[in-house]
Amino acid sequence: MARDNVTSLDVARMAGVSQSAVSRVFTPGASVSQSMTDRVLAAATELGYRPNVLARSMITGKSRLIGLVVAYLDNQFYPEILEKMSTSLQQRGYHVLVFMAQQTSGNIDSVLQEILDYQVDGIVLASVAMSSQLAERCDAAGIPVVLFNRAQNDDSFSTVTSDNFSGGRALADFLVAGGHKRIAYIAGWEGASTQRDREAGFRAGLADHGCELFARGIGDFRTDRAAEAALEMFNGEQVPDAVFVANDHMAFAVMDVLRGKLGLSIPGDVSVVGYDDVQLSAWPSFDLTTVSQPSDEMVAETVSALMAQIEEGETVPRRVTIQGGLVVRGSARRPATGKKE
Amino acid sequence: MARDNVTSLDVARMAGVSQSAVSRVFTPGASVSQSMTDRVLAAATELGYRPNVLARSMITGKSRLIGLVVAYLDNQFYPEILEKMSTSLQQRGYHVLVFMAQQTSGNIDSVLQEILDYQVDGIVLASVAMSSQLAERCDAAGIPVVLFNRAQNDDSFSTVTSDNFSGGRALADFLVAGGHKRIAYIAGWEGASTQRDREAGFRAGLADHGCELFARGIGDFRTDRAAEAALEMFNGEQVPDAVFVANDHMAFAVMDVLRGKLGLSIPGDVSVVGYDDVQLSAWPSFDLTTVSQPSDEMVAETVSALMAQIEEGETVPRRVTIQGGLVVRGSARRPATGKKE
DNA sequence: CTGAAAGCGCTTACAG
DNA sequence: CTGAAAGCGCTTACAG
Repeated sequence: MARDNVTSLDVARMAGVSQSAVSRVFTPGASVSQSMTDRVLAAATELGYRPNVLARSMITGKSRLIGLVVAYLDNQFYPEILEKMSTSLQQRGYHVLVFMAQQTSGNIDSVLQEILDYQVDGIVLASVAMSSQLAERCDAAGIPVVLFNRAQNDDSFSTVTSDNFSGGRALADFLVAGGHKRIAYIAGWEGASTQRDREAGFRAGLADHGCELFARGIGDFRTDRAAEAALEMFNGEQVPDAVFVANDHMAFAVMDVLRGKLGLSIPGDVSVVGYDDVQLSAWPSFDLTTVSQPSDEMVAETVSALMAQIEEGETVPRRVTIQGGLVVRGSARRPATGKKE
Repeated sequence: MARDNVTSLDVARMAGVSQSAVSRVFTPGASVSQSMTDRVLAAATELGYRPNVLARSMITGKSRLIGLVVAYLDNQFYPEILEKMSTSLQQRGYHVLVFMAQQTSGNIDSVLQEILDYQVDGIVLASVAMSSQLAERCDAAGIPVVLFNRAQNDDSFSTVTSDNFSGGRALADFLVAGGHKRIAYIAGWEGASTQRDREAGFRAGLADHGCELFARGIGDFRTDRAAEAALEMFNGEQVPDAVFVANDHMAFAVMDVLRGKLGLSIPGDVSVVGYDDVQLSAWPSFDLTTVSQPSDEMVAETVSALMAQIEEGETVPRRVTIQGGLVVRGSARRPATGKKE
């Protein structure tokens, strides 16, 4: 409980040098003699001195802080993203200020304002949207923003997504090839571009084969809603023989309802496919056929876009689209021939 | 790309008042007249001014930043903790700097040093240990540290855990009452106090009934290791009829191996119980009998301990132990009588 | 209630 | 290479 922070002045006094000299020793690339370095470092170690990053930020105008806004943390995809993003940023000498957004709610703005108050060098919005008013503020303040896994009309920001449209289409191809006749869809939150693109691709794929959606429910990217939607969808006489659930997270809940509550066998009675390829999907309990979102690449592109804007002053927003791939597992009946694995 | 941050001086000039007046308007509780407030606020809004939190921190010595070190993000328990902790702290006007620790690795120290460099007001270590050297530094700097879900010999820090010993014992009682004869244990990382306490409680519970551990494997809190351990454990002639896996996260992997690879039925052939009661445990696919760690309470106590030390200058470390409860589901054979639910 | 001034702990031209 | 000095954007006694 000392609270007496050791400052560069303390070190300077102990080493018998100027305060500026101490500062230089801790500034990579500054010109200091070896003997100066030795003396200062000795004193610094003795006193346990470390530069105050906040003070440094004040003068350099760089906080090396990145604001990360994330929602849906119960969806395994996001903790994974958070971990990778944070690790990658740490390696580059940046640190992450995390903020939780209420899922699909609009008050991201107050949270973003708080982030800006901390003078962050950049912002990543993971599956979260931003008002145009705040967008302007960020722009005015010169704070780069990268949208992760979400596209937005506003083209003043960089965006990193996977190719959700072609992913949806691949799933349609696969289900049709598998001989399914009554193909349903359970949507995510309709405000999300990922939801819209996946659905559009899926419908386009069905149309290619002269098919149409047999039924449609809304899951809002929430497991409880998805479960309800599935229950309702399988209530009538004519039920689907395949369901594409807009992400894996909801697909697990749907599988549980179909097997647990309705006693259906997967893929015997009904095929289920998802989107994301989170870790759980590979587990035997779910063994879910899905489309991967390559998280490593997506994170790498996000960090790269951010760094380009922060450190190289790049101003043209990047729009990165990563190709995912169909991951065939056991939750959906496969095409008869050796097609697709 | 303006980069011209609006400062209090800009606002002062525009409003025709002193810079200190502007500062007071943005300092809750400072004495300013209504007319002054109005004038300043008008100018501030016009210019889009917001106080620079970093500059404020420099002078107040309070950053309102909390460093949170977390590992095991693939274990559903931790994203949940992160979300709750961050939300609770946000509500109190604090913000969270997250750092990923490599699981069960020792280099937490460099990460912690970086946290300290940001002049955080406090630190939460979630299931992560700290060297005594760094502990001293924190102490010297007067930075409160709270250990979450991990006890440590060092009693200079506050600790929040659930009662792992009695949880382990409850599980032993339950399995013995269920008539199991060959009861095994798959351990977590042996360096963790939670692992040790759960095992000690479990063994004590078995001993109470004159039983002993039939077999023991090590999962290190990792699903891959746990799966291997289970495979090995069920390799011989005589196999367990019940397994306590040290946390739910590993238990899922064990269940998958037992059902998927070994074709065993749960709980028909073997009972499985876990620890934590994460969300997945309640899902029909796993339906896992387990002991709950009440995360809401644990987070609340952690934040409360932190706040007491930061804001009230409390110096005596708190040791909080929360009672969990046995959650009986379908993954383990139940006692014959109506005992325990 | 208000303003002038000092100072938080640094970095960075500017001289020497 | 080194030191003295200014200044980053604030808050907070100190006078008035």
